[in-house]
Amino acid sequence: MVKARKHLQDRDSWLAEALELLRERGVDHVKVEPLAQRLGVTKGSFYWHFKNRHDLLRSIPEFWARSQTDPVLAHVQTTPGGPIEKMRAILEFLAREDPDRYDNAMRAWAQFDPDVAVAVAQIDERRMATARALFEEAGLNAADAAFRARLWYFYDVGEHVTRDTPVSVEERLERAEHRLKLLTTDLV
Amino acid sequence: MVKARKHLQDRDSWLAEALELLRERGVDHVKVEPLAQRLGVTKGSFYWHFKNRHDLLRSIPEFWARSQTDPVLAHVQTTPGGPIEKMRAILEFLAREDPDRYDNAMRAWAQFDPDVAVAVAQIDERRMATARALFEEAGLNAADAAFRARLWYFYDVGEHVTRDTPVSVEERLERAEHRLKLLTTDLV
DNA sequence: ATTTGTCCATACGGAACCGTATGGTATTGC
DNA sequence: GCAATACCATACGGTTCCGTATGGACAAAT
Repeated sequence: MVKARKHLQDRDSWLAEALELLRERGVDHVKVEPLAQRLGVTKGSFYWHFKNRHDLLRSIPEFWARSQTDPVLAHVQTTPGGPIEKMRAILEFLAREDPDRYDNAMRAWAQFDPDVAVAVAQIDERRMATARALFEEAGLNAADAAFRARLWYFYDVGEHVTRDTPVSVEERLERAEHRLKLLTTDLV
Repeated sequence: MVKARKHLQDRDSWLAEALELLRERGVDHVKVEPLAQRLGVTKGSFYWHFKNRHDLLRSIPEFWARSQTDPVLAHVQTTPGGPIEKMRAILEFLAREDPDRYDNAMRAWAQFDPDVAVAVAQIDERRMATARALFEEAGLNAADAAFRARLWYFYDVGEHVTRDTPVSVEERLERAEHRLKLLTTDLV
């Protein structure tokens, strides 16, 4: 038995709460004492698990990628069918799940922290590479596939960052289908 | 004569410097005392021109729209030629001037401030409306034009926010032309 | 030459954090 | 049971910033 004690926070508990606070209010509000209060403990706990505040912040990007993006890309791998069907599957997945919950906050942070910018850029690259591969699989050459993938992915980013995403799942799916059509009508 | 005195900051001086600091480090670093130091004065000056820090922050979005977006949209109005030519003119203008210098910072801020989110959304709407009108002018119906405009505008946003914009003007122009082709080949 | 208004410097109290030091309590290994 | 360890509370000094109070310098008006 391990959880008989009262609080028992581990590193990931702090990181999860930090990510949540990051999403709600931005990096500069991810502070030790308020964070401890939200977790119902004092800073004494924090400085046991982390060297200092900087140590916490530097650990967030890895935690974000591990807990948010990895599962999505894994899901794409297991989807059956051709490239178009896979794209549709991705769009439908995104339309329903909204796993980009913390993306905006991470991008906002990345604007002012080069290390975070690198981490986010790597995630962008991984996601865009997936789209690129699908367009190539659909018959486009490397350059065309790359550009089409950019158009594909940036739409997602733009829609999220402008907060112009419809709330209803139906309309999200409709838009997804529309986008798919526009970007693939001339393919296969 | 008016400028014989030493410092003489007005409201816009503070706002311009605040916008600059916002771009460099984010809202939470737009603080009264550091700002005063950058301007070479003390807070005594600040609290003469502004009620408090909140007063400053609430004034930034209007200043941003007034000094950054208004000139661009005005430029578009005066461009001659058909819709396609106008689109090309816009893209070339954006590729050379980069007037979206503060956009990322404003979007980052908008994530955590509803008032700012509204202000940015209004700017987005104004810009997207311009694109929409051009697509309609090129023969699309309202719904199709709206969607094509979204695709058009979100690409810009996505490219900026992912910081995936090429540094050389040549490549920016090349990508602009590519995008224009892909979004207008079936028109007029 | 005063007066008036504009603009800024200085000094202060208070709040919110950071990081450290130190001690307490519960759990685990022996 | 007892010591070692893991985890947390409390208390403290130091820093940075906010907002206010007050007075001084300079320009324009009279």
